[in-house]
Amino acid sequence: MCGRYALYSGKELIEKVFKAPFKQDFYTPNYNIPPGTTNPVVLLGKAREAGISGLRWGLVPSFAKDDKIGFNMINARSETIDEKPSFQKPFQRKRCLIPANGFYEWKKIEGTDTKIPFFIRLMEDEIFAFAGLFDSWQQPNGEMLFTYTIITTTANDLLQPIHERMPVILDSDQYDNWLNPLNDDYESLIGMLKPYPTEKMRAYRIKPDVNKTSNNSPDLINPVV
DNA sequence: CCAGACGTTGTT
DNA sequence: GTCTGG
DNA sequence: CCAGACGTTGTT
DNA sequence: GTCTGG
Repeated sequence: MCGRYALYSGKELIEKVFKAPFKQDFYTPNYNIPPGTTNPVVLLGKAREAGISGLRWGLVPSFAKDDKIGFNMINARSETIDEKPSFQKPFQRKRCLIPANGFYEWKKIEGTDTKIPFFIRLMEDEIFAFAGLFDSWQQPNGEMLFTYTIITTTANDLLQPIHERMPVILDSDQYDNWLNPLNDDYESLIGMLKPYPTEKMRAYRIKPDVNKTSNNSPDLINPVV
């Protein structure tokens, strides 16, 4: 799955890679992004121009009674994404990209409570995008709350020893088709939700400092020697 | 028809 | 909103 | 994901 | 144990 990630590229690089401007000036590099926080997400605006906005991680469906449901909606299974009531509509019209430099997974040691954290990134530390969905929900005060979820798939050979599931990573030539809300070729959209190639990724063990979300520094992604 | 759920992961 | 279960 | 809290009334 | 907050 994916329950923690990092985004630390410079603002200018993010805007360049995703061909989209930040809509608000809220960005700071973050090595420890947990669910429930507001982070940069790329989506198409009404004028069909892509922009980067701050959305809260943990999808709250438009029909939800309260926003607590978001704590359980940090990931969406690609296998059932066009069936689940909470994800079906967003999959059809509210797809988004979540910029990232890497993500964290915890490997459970069998028969113990021990969990060892790993950092997973692309081979040359390139910035990339998770495939995601977003939705909006009307808060009691009348304001709209925008939230997102990260789509997961089966682990590739690199991740398998660490964890059963991994987030879907898209290549840049897929961005436009994924974001376009008018794209209703759902078969080909679902076809994009595959494990990223093992040979393009790296995974290594890190210190448990990442466990605490108040820890946030480049040291978090240093390999354990 | 109305009521109630709507989710994932991991663990058992 | 939409689907499933009763 | 992990860490940390988990409660009410009334009074200051 | 379970939920909330980060």
